[in-house]
Amino acid sequence: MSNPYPPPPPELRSWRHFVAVAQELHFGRAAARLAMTQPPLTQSIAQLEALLGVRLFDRNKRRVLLTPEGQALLPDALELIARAYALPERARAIAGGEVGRVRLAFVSTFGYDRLPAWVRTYRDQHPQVTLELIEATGDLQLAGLEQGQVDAGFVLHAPGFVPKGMASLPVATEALWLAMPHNHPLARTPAEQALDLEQVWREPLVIFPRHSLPSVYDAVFGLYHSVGQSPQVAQEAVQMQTIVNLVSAGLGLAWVPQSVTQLRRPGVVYRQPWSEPVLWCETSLVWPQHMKRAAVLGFVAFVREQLSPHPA
Amino acid sequence: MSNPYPPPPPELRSWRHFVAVAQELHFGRAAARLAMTQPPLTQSIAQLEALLGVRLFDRNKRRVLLTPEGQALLPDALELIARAYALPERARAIAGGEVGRVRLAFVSTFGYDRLPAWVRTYRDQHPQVTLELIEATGDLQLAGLEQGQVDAGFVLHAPGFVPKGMASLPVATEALWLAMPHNHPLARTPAEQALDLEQVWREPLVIFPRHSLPSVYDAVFGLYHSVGQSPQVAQEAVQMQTIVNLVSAGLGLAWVPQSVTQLRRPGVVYRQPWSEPVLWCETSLVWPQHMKRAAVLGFVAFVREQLSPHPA
DNA sequence: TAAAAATACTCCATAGGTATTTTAT
DNA sequence: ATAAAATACCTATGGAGTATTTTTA
Repeated sequence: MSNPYPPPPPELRSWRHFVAVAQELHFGRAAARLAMTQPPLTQSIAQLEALLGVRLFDRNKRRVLLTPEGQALLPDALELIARAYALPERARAIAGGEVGRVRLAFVSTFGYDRLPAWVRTYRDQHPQVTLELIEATGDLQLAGLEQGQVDAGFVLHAPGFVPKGMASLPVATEALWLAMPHNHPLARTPAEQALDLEQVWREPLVIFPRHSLPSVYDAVFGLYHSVGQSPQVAQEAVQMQTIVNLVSAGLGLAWVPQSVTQLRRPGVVYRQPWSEPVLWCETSLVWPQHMKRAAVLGFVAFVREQLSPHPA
Repeated sequence: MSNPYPPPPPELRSWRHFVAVAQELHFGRAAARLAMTQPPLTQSIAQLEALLGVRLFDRNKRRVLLTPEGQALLPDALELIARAYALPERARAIAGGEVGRVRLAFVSTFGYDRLPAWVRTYRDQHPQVTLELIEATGDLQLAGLEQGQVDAGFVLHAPGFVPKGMASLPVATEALWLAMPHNHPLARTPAEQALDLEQVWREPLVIFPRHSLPSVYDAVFGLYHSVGQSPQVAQEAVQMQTIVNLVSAGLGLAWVPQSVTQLRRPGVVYRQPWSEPVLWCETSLVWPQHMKRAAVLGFVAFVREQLSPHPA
């Protein structure tokens, strides 16, 4: 329950009239500029002065001058009017997605891929949109998306997977490769030759915890189960960098997205275990299904455009 | 000649309606707060949305929610309304002299007298008035007053003198004393004894140029002429400090306002040449006769009040 | 079925127009 | 004599009211 407002202030119209007369110092010309006639303008000014209790013009039937009070008020009135004119434009800019804020999360692996270039291009094209970048793992992103602290995120998951309540746009699909210590027997297999899978199944794994990437985790485990095996987890770690480092320390093998193979570490070699990949993962842009904010939807559209540009 | 304005923006009324609904999220309650009924409020919002081309509320017949656009606009609308409400108050404050600027000039001799205390009190009583202090000689002050760069000034002149086109408020009347080198024969006259006037008339004078203080200059010369003498000007100087320094250097005698005798200089003694003073000068506050600005008139009133305080 | 927004219409306050008067130069 | 503001009076737009319907939780 809130108190009724105090009596409303003069409408913008009155101030527009004031400004016009103040600038023209002539009721007739000011009226013309306001697309009206002189008498109602005279009345409007008189009414404004009465409402304020302040005389704004020193006028006789021949000349019009601003009083000191009028002079002092003119800048404020101009400011008010400028803001009033700016508001509708701002409204349209917000609605059009040209103004706003996008809080964009991304998994670390994507942060070194196309993201930097996209961010740059997007910022150039949408200078009035604040693009906040947040590096986070997929599960944290989803929590943030659900609770509204994040607007959209680049996440990793099994191909085709779409988190509940989210819309998604696949950005890249890559095979999973095997990362292994360079001194591991499997690493001695010639590059063109398929790996000894029987040996792979039995090696301990370094893998992300299930909660951080469930669909990929399940795909890996599903593959093992499909050949009657059960993977032995040597160590869990969230970040791909950490996983690779643990592999380099000899804790076991790891399944990693192909893009991670660009992450050179001494003591680690990456191998594609099959001629035709069997395990895949997908990076996609994810955002809340019911997202309404134009700036966010605009960002999604921007990414879509980057993926399949329409000729101009 | 100026172009006609672009189509006017929504009136404040519309934004006040928007804010009320945005805050209540209920057309009925918002209408009550606006002291109106629900149907015209619904229409008003619809009309604003149409004008903006932006939907502000996500509403069905049961619940009202702000759209993201509405949410983004709310702070701007509040700002606009706050300014609109502030303007009339500001107008009245300006008209009442509580807000504004006073550019106050003063002659150096007065800057060490009552001015500092007055300035302090005035600033305390009128925190929203900017008081700009400008030290200047009387002739420069008058030029500034005439051309509008100065609002009021403390000047020195012969008693009763009022510069043309100015209003004035006498602040202090003082006798002129004689400043003389300490080793001058006249300085040897005992303190209670009148000076040998015949000797005074013949001594060279250090005096301000006529243009800087014409009425006092004329009074001094008038006195000399009235006894059939014509003063011999040894040197002219504008600042009282300089005049006293030149006296100390032995260039001659000087007529100075009594308050200047507080300005101790080695080698200078001040003497009142008569038991009853004959030459007088007056410090007064001077401002343009047709001054309209309330802040300036308020300052004049303040000074008047300081001179003859009315009991509370 | 009940609360609340939308719709339909009615009314009148007032923004704005026309005609005229006043006044300062 | 004239330009320009003020005054008097008129008109009509649209802001606000009342009554009613529609919708959905």
